[in-house]
This record gives sequence, C-alpha cells and structure tokens, in this order.
Amino acid sequence: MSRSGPDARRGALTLRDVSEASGVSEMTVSRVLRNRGDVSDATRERVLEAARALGYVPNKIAGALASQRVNLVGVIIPSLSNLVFPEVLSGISAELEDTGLQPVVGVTNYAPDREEAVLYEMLSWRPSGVIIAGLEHTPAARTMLQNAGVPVVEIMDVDGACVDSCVGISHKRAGLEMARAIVRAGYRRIGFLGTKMPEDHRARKRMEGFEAGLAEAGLDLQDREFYSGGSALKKGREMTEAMLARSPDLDFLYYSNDMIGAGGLFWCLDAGIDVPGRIGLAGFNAVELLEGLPRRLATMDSCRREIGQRAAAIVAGRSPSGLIGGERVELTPTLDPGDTIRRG
Amino acid sequence: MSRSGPDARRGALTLRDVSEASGVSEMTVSRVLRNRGDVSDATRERVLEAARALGYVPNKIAGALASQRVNLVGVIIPSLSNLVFPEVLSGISAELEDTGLQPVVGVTNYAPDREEAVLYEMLSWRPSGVIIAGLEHTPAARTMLQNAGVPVVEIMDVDGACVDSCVGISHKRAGLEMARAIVRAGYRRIGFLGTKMPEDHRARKRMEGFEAGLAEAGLDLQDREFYSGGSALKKGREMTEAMLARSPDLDFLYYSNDMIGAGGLFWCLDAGIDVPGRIGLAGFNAVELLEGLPRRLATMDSCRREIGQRAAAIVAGRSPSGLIGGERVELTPTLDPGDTIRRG
DNA sequence: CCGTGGCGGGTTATCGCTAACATCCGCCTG
DNA sequence: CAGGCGGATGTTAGCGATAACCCGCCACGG
Repeated sequence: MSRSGPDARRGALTLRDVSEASGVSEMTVSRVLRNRGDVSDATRERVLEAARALGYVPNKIAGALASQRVNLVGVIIPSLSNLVFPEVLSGISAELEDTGLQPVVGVTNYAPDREEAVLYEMLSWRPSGVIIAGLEHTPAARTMLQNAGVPVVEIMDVDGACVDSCVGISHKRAGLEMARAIVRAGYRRIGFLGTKMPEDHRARKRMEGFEAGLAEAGLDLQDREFYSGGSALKKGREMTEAMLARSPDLDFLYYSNDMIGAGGLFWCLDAGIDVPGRIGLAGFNAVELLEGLPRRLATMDSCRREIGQRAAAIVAGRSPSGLIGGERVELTPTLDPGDTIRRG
Repeated sequence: MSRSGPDARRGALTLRDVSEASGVSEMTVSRVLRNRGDVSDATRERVLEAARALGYVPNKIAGALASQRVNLVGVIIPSLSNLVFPEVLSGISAELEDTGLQPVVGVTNYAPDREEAVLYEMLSWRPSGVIIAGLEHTPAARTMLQNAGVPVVEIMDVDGACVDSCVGISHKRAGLEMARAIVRAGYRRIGFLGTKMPEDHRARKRMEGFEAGLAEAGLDLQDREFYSGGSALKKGREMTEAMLARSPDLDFLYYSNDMIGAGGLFWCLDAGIDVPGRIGLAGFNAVELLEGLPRRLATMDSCRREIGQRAAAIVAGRSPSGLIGGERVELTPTLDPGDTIRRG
C-alpha cells in the first residue's frame, strides 16, 4: 500500500520489486531465481540483472511455506566443545554439500530437557530431516521424533532401540574389545576414569562393556573416578594422581576419552612412571588433535566423520541401501594400541 | 480438502486441527500457544490439552511470515574445529538464552566465497541479526550486510572498518604487546610460526603487530614458517624442528596459536632444549584445553567468550551502551607469560 | 433503565512465495 | 488454412500463521 521505492522499509525487497524493475510477472522472476521452468534467455538476463542491481535476497520463509519444502536438516548434538561433534558435523556437511540441504545445529549440553526443547524448536521449522545424537531421549522427544514425518537418524550409538534409523558404533563392544586387548597384554589391576555417568550414556556403555570384558577373564574393575567440567587435560592429571594415590597397585588406567587420557599420560611421565611397563593407559576417540603427543596414547577410533556422512546420506535419501528409513548402520571402530599398552 | 484425521498426511498438524479438537477458533489457539492476549483459564486448559494430545508443533515458518519476526540470529564463523569458535558460540548462546533468540551457525572454512554463499542463505531466512567473524568480506557480502536491515556485528577483530558494530580485540596490538614482552625478557633472535596467511587475517595482523613491536627495538623477524591443515600439535612439532634446523641460533619462537605452540613445546622438551632458558616460546589464545601441559605455554587470552556475549547483547538490543548499532567494542587481551618466557 | 468499558473470543486480510492451471503466440503439419 | 502443439508467460489460489479489528456479554454507575 504505502510501498513506493524499492526499500520503503529497510531492505524489505520482495519478488514484486524485482518484477517491477524488470517488467515481468513475479512468477517469472521466481522461475528465473529458482532455475525452474522455461524462461527465455533474454528475460532471464533481464531479471537476474534487476535482482542483482537491487540486491534482492529471496525470502525462504515465504518460499518454504508456499512450497512445503524446507532445505534444512536439524542436527542435535550435546556439545560443540567436545571435538568429536565438530568432526561429525564436518562429515554431515560434506555429504550434504551438493544435495541442496543444509545442516542446522542445536546443542543440548547433555541435558535431556534441553534436548527436548531444542528438538521442538527445530521441528517447528519443519526440517527435511533430523540427525540427533544418542538413543536416549525423553518420552516427549521420542514421540516428536516418531511423528515428525521426516527421516530421523540417531547417531553415535547403536546399543539400543532407535526411532527410525541409526548410524554409529557399539560402545559396549568398544569397551569390551579394549578390555580384551588389555587383558591379553597381561594387565590385571585396572582402573576406570571417565565423565560423570548419567549425563553420558555412551561413556557408560563403554564402561559396562569394559567390565564385561574384564569379567570374561575373571577380573573386576579395581577403582573408578568420575569428573565433569573443566579442562579435560588437567582433570586427567588430577584424577590420575588421585586414583594412583588411592590405589597405588593399579597397572592399567582406562580413560573414557583421549583428552583426560592425555592428561593422565602427562602425569605419569612427570612422575617418572614407566609407561607402558609399570602401568598401561588407554583412551577413546582417536582425536587427531592429539597426534604429536610425546607418546601415542592407545585409543579407539570412533568413526566420527563416517557416522556424519552415513547419517546425512540417509537423510538425503541417498543411502546405498536404498531403504527409506528404518536403517541400522553399525560401524566398526579400530583399536590403535599406540605406545601405552605393552606389546605382547 | 481431503483432510480428515489429525494426520491425514503424516505429522502435518495445523492450528486448525487443534482448533477443531478443542472447539475454539484458530486465533484463540494461537493466542494460547503464544501466551498472548486474554484467554480464560478454562479455554486455555482445553487448548493446551488438545495440543498436547495431538502432539502439535507450531509451524514457525507460517508464524514468521505472518508476524514478520524471526527469532533467529545468524552466526557465521570460519570453522568449528578451531576450539576458539565453539567458545565464542557458547558466549553467544549464554547471552541469548533468555531473549527468545536463537543462534544459527554457518561455517565458511575460511573461504570468502563460501562466506558470501552462507550469508546469502542466512539472510534469506530473514534473521533478527547477524554475527559474523572478521572484518574482511567480499564486496557483495559487505553490501548484503549493509542492506540487511538488522543489527550486524563483526567479531574477533577491531583492526579495520566495520559495517555496523564490531566486538573484538586488536590483533595488531596483541602481536605488538607480545613482541614487547619478549624483547623485554631479553630475547633477540626471533622466529614466527603460523597459519598460511591469506586465509587468516587475524593471524596476519598479529604477525604485523609483532614485527612492529620488534622494530621498536630495532629487531627483525629472523625466520618464519607457515602451515595449513593437519593436526596442529604435530604440525607444531614438525615446523619447529624444521625451523631450528634451518636457523639454529633462534632464541624465541612465536606461534600463531596455542596448539602449534604446544607441539613446538613438546619438540623442544623431547630434544632436551632448555625452555625458556635457551629458547622461549609463546602462543596465542589461552585455550583452556591445554591447561595441564607439562609446562604452561606463554599465551594471550583472546576474550572469546566475552566477545560472543557482547556481540549477542548488541544483537539482542541489550547492549549496556544503549546504542542501536554502530557500536565498537575493543576488548583487551591479557598476557600470560606461563613457564616459557624467562622471568625478568 | 441505559450507556460504558473491559474481557473473551471470532473475522478478515495479509505475509511473500509457489503449484497448478490458464493464456498467448508462433510455427509446423496434413 | 484449420488444428494443434509446445514454449514462454500470466493468473489464481492457497501455504499456516498472526495483526488488527470487531462483536457479544456482563457488571457497574448515574
């Protein structure tokens, strides 16, 4: 109504403005801008020129509403500071690159109710798919996922039931295999150091698998210690010192991630402890960041990038299986003994 | 038309469905769901109940189009694997927490044309504000920012002209002050190790400032080495080895970030070099992650979290200054000499 | 008894764009 | 030369929500 110039109200350009500037209908402008339908080269040029001159940026909100299609994929992860998740994201981005889809990230800080809220917020934008870390969700979140009406991929973990599809590794098995390797190397008095459990299901499952692995050899976990927050490297040091003060006869320490493992390694080296002779160490995740430590920490690759890629492929409907939903992909982590487990 | 049950087509619930289920108009449902306007408690209950039972999730696309308001803030950063940016994000999230605004992240991989594309994509969702890393953008990107019609905050850097507001530190000054501290501590033959320059303006500015600082004392940079990609820790080792092989008489190494600095520190320690006696080291960023190293690397805090907070405050219109746009906030990094600069 | 005002809630008109269909026109075919 | 066909463009009708306005109803005061 009161619209006069291109920017009667700041930057609020619409198709209308471009249409007027180029002398064709809005529909034709829309077609040109989306490269859809037949438009003559002359018209196309004229429209593109006008759009560029005006600095027009299409309004995807209106577009999405009209077309009922949104080129967004919601990605819900617990944290960005964990290193692991950026790597997953990079796998997702890479796979989505040429699909026209775009990831949108939400962070839950490991809090189930935050997760629920983030999911609700995401779904309210009607994304084309959802990738969400973990298999554990609040009942409400699970219901939302079920009713979302779009592909849902739960990632990182396959130990449990999933809503639709899942891509990940078995953390139980990861723990189990690490335990076997440790036992095989001759260690017997073993301690566990990890994140506070209720928050981190995957770390918990690794510990459970680990204990199961020890049990096979008739062994028990001799000691355990948990932390939350703070600099992981430093925590690793502190926890290691505390644990070895308390249980000086331990001969192996299994850490729930590489960062605290590295902290532990530093402490042992500083204390002049023979690693891996007197005591062995292992972490989890194979973070690239840590390549270059004085000694290579034993660890297990968690296939993060590939998890992201496979999950994105499912959402994009280009999964090699050809399935639509209901897919379960278990990846196999590989154990890297590094320099902190005795070679048998 | 062919709509019958609540989910005639999967999950496509609308206000209409809730309205029918609760026997009031769509408008009233909308009011209840947004907590706006007067609705009797009885009606409110009935509506909420129906919405919950159906599992209704509002469609923000439609809402945003109708209300011309979008509760999203676009955040554009070069990378997520840099540690620095997740921290900035966490500052942003914290500040936005109770504003109803939500950050949406886009990653450019340090590529100007990717930045332009990401920005275009973001603006097409008509966010309430944009936070973007750096002051250097393509001309087209700059134009888009100018015409966006919403608050734009450029972060991390204040050495240059900004489109609207900016929050950051002066990297030139950071380099300058580090140089002064190093000179003051008596070092004279100094090398620089950093990221490949054209990609990273802030690292470049730090180097420039650093050289200016050396120049004050009549000194020149004796050697320099650049890298890109790979594990920073490992690169730090390799580059340090290479540089000291080439220029064995250097007595100080300034690294453009803490991770490669830490790699260098490891190399020196392994090589049995006296740090900081024979050679001094310093990095940049004060990453918390590295607390717990065998020796504390000299570094400079880059105020990442606060940058995020201040930027978010501006976008949210709660900047302490009360200004609307056009704000320039320069934060002051603090130098932490750690254990790798001689104490004077 | 009637005017007044607020509360609770409905109606109508967009928001900017796109799907689907309608239209126009030039040209080929038989 | 009529008929038809298909390429290029315009027209119409929403998408699902909200803003702005409107309308009963009841209590209350003069």
